[in-house]
Amino acid sequence: MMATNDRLSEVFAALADPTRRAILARLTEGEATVNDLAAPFPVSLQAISKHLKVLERAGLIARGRDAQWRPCRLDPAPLRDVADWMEQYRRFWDERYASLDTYLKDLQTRETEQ
Amino acid sequence: MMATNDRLSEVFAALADPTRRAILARLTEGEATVNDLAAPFPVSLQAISKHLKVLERAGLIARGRDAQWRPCRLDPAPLRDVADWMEQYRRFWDERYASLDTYLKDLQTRETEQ
DNA sequence: TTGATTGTCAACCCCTTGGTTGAATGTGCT
DNA sequence: AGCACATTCAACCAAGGGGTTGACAATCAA
Repeated sequence: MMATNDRLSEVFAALADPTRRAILARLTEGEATVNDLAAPFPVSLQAISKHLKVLERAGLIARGRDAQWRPCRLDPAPLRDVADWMEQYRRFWDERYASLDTYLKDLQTRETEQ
Repeated sequence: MMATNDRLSEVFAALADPTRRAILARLTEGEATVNDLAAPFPVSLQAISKHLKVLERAGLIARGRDAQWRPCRLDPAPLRDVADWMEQYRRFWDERYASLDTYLKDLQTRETEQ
């Protein structure tokens, strides 16, 4: 995963696991405890605990305290970073942007040729 | 990384490395050979070759043949999948969508209460 | 044909990751 | 105090990732 100062890599790595993405999806519905989050999965509670630690280190979730519960909630900040990173590729996968991009490139080429 | 049929995990994993992201960035400027791509990095050519294989398996690049060269080009299709996945979280990180979302939720609540 | 260039394959190393089980910690209930 | 519940810590294991070096294949050029 390389240097720990590479936040974006940490975020992508955290997202590169279906269990963790499912946990995030669940958290879009609101806060949840570790047990809540673990329920749907056929793995041990400890495994889920580890997944949560990965998500927390990536900044994708924040955790509170309520007696013996550690409620988790979504923290979307890193997703904005991902979205920002994606922007530089948007013209390649977004049809509308692609045609706008082509249009502008053509325009520039024609102006340069004059 | 879990099952090989999990395309999205493969894509996120491929993106979770700064060297590979730098390679993708370079490819936005056009096709390039393995040597071209390797030049900026302080690692062996074989290491880059492995990175390219990861990107290829994730569908992020496609490779041609031209004599002894294997030109690489960007394939943005998986990035669209990532963007689609991100959409379900957009309301959490996009300010404008967040307020629109709140507005719609309030509206719905009020209608339910009547 | 011989040599130089481009790139991949194979074997190996070390470290990380996702999973396990078992023990420990912290907190509320009675 | 003692029990039950929620969660984490610790130790371990198998598998995979990113790196290396050395050998190999394929193609052009002399």
